[in-house]
Amino acid sequence: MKEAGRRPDIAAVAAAAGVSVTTVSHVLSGRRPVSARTRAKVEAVIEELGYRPNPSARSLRTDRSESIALIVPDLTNPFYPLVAAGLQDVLMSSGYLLSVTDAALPSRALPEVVRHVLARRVDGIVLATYGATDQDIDKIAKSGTKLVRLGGRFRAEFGDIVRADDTSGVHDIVSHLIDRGYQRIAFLNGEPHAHPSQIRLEGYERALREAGRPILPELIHSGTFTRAGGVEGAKVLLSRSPRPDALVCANDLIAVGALDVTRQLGLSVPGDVAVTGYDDIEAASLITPALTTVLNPAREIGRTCARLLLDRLAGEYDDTAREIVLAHRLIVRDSS
Amino acid sequence: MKEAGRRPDIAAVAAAAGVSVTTVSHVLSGRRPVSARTRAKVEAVIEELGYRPNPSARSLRTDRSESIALIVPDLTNPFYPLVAAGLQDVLMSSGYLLSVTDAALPSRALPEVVRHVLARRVDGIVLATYGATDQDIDKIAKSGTKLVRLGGRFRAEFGDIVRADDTSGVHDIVSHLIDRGYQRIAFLNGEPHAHPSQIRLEGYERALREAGRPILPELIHSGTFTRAGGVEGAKVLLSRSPRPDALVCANDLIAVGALDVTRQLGLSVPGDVAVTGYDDIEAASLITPALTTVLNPAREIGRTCARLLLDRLAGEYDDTAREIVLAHRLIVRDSS
DNA sequence: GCTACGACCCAAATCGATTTGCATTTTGTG
DNA sequence: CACAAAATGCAAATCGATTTGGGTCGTAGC
Repeated sequence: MKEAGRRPDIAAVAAAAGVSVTTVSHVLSGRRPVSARTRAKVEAVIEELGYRPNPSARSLRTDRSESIALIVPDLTNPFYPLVAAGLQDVLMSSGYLLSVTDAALPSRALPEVVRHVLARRVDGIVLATYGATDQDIDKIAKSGTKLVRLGGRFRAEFGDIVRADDTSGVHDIVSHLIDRGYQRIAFLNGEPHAHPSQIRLEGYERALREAGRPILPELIHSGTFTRAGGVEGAKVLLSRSPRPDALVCANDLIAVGALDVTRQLGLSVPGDVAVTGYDDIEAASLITPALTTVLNPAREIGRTCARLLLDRLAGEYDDTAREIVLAHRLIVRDSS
Repeated sequence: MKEAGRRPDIAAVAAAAGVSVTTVSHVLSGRRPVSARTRAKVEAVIEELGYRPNPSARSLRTDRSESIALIVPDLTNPFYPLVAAGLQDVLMSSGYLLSVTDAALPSRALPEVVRHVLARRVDGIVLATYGATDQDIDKIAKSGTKLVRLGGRFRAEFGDIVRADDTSGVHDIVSHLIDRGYQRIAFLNGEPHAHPSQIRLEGYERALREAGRPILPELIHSGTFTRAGGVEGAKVLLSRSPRPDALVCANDLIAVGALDVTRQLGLSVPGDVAVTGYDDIEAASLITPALTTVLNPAREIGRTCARLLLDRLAGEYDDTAREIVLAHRLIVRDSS
């Protein structure tokens, strides 16, 4: 007799059901036919004993962990929890476990985070961080771990990409500002080498060019994708003379920081200066003035990533990489 | 010769270093002394081959997964990502992997989520959801998984608890409103049976009693801890006559929803009616009017949970359960 | 009634690490 | 210099599931 406290193993189930472990495994996996009566008996015992296969033993044998990892640059940016929620929407029902890692931890550089995650042998990775280098991505690709990225340069060997068309998004914002008659439109960017920064900046420049406006380097500032970055950058840009009359921010957090500064300087928004964001986090509609921004469908992006990953993990898709572009939408509120 | 594509196993390392697998394992775990020269040699080989122990094999043998799970009620409530970030702050450096599960998924009831997480044999669980029943908790406790809860009824056999003193927090808010001369103070609660709802309501009632005020059932409404819940509840409460002149909301999201309603009704805040929140999520300071609320130290709560869990996992603490109460702080802004 | 053929089940090898019990050096001491 | 004690290495058992190659049993066909 087994002692009570222990978790039953597959042998215990087999014994209780009067069959072999092989048979139990087969009713679990369905890889070989099992008679209806036997199956029913085994399932009853499983239920009764509360048996759950040991995931370590299973993945040791099958080389699959049934878990995927999400790596984000900043959990305090509400955009990323939404992506996580979207992933969950899809992953949960397939039994996958989602782990979330914040690469913004003071002490944790991305290469280390990637090593950490790879060491855990997850089946797939959703890389939502913009600071990834080709080496980081290459390391993931080489490990055989399925990879989906949020944005970034598209390269076949680097896996699928899901993104919104940020260039057009910023372009739409800037065009909107031009339509409204703003003259000196400045751009307040995130980390200068990050891919989203580059493509958003591109949208800014394209819109200006199309309108026949000059692109003035003194009206472009790079910092970080945070509220603090917005504060710092807005101070710089708003001290230019003549002062810009519009601040296009590369995301909503930056815009929130910029509004901190306009408030502090006593500038009226959008009277003295327009401020726009990007992402449409919930705070964008709550802040005063409500932010003009572009809706970045975070949750849907998460769901899409999950689907791509599941496709590949199921072996149903093994061709070249795909890039999926989701719709964005300009949302005009009170700040422009 | 091993083929190139394969990941090296411990035997490959041993062979390359000219020692036995036992020795390699010992330099990895340090459970038995290994000569400095041998250790250096082995470590060099590990580095060269990029060897990482297979976590499945390891946890199969050791019965430890080096991972912990966080279960939250709602990832879109910014409070919970902050808790997750706090957990990461501490867990990461100990090599633990954090998985996050949102129990608010439409199709996922808590018991199922708990089963799912337990089936993965995580070492510890941080249960941050308020809908947990005693059965849920009991199931976790029985499984031997270490448990830390965010709030809830304190019971020795149910593991440690980390919380802020919500009763006092709401009490502080209500007292503040009384001081400011508000007369008809209503309470807009979250899920009625949730523990945080009960203890926050308690703070409301205590403050009224202490001030010699009556507790009027028609001024108390329960809904959900969401913006939508706030909208719905505020509509009800603000239609009472005479109309309450203050709405104490059980969290910030509810308060945000309440402000949606006051705006819609054309009521001035705090002129016609005061609105207060709880948690101090970032949006609380951004919204207009800025919310009077109570700071709930989410990130620190997360860190504390992680520390308690690590204590127990390291076997350094095996006594009765602890309840840790973190400081809250009343933050008076413009909405009261 | 006997052979074939399925249908079903079993024993044993395997995944990759950890961990004993022993055997074999080294080191230290009188 | 010898001998005890400490340091270090090895072989083999073990964790719990998956997965083959082989049986064994029952049934269908003649």
